[in-house]
Amino acid sequence: MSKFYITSAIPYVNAKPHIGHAQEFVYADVIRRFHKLLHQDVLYLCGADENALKIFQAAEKAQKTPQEFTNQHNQEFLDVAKKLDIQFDIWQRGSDSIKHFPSSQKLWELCEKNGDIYKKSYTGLYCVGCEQFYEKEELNENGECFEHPGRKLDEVSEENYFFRLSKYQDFLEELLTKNLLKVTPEFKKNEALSFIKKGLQDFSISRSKERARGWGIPVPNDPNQIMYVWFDALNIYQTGIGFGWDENLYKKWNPQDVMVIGKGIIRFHAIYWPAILQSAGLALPKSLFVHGYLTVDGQKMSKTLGNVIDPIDMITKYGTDTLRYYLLREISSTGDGDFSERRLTEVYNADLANGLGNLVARVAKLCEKHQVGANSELPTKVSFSNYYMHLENFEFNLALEEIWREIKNIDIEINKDQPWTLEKEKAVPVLQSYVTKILHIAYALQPFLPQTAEKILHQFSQTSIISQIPLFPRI
RNA sequence: GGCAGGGUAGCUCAACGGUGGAGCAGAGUCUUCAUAAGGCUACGGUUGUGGGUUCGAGCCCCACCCCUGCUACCA
Repeated sequence: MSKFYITSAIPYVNAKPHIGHAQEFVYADVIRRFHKLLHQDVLYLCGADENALKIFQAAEKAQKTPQEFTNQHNQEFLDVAKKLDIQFDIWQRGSDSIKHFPSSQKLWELCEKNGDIYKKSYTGLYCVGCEQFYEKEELNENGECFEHPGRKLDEVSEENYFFRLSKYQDFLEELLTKNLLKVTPEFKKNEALSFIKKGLQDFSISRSKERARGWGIPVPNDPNQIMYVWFDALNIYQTGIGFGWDENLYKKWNPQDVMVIGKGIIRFHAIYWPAILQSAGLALPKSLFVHGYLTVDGQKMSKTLGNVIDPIDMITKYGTDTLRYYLLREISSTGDGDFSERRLTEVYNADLANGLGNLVARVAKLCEKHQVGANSELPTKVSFSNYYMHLENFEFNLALEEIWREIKNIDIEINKDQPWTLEKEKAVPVLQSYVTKILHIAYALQPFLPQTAEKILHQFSQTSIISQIPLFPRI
């Protein structure tokens, strides 16, 4: 049995998850379930990025200890996932000092041993009020930060560790050009490539302990420095599968077969991460699936606009599979999409209530009348021709489109056959052919709408099929 | 500014250089097994603008106008 290791981007856990997180989790979950359907040994890892200074500050603001603060938000992410029917096989937290700290330190040491980590002085404009560095572009016309206008920024020099990314210029270019790391969609690969071609510079990977307030993973053999995001957050992908604490487990799952990420963090996943792994002499991820962002009713989601969608609200109102269906069917997986509740109800009524739900109800009722039951084994393969291809290409909407074409075809067939006018002997074989087709639909739906698929598979595999309460009542 | 993606029906999107299609919404009609559901039919477009290449352009070339993203050591 081949293994399949999938990850989705490690979120910051400084706020409740929104609909965009839900979208990413759903994508990863569909991939996970699809590969289970292919009888692969699948592992899906996600986790929490908890060591950033922002987390520390947000906790302070909320008058909580960082641990209390992150515990709460971790739980919120896990709750949303559960309600979306998403199963993380592993949820790896960055604050896990038992596993994650040594794991990240090991990664660091491997790169250091390879000569790719060095100390350099970093000079920047530092705002004492914000306790952080700013780039010139981030400042107002007077060269002051927006939080503290009127206060001059200090030019501060600090010794930090750097990672020798420049050394991997050619390596990375080849990695992407030859699709050794396959990026979907293609134009995102080109974006990363054009970035590489402009020339890669080394990047900073540590902060002074003082500036990081001692919050984070200590740099090996230098207690005055704390790791800065990259060797910490990205390495969660490795910690969770045993890196640094269970080599056999690590060998089993590494490398990542698919990384699911949003378009904002390509550079880190297509460039930084492969370079770090290559430096450490570790196996590289095989593919990167980049999805777009969601707007809400055509507008950017933002706290100030107050249009942030809480997935829990949507699930409470419309159900898990409805939200999953909307995200998977209505939004092209690689482009930006729009979340609109009005549109969601339209799609719900058209596709789920009138389409799938009604078909299941009408066939079930006809079967009940003639005491028809399942006459064949449950499907073990999907019978739609392009289904596998679409899923391999992360074209979830196209795979679903194919299934819904079949739903429409069966409706047409029923209207033509008029089974309600037939004598029992003639009706039974006709109805049984519908049952078989519906079972195939349900089987193919498993990665997308697990609850619904399960209900249908159960209902239509009985020796005597009877009508049930509607799967999706009209709204 | 540079690079990339996009601008096609009311909405979401398709269309190897060869008569611009589908789904949803709205309209009419047939049917009753089903969740006032289903089928069928018609309606619906000067393909962002202006040029050019071509027998033929949504597609290729030029110019321009919009929208989105990237342009690093801030996630």
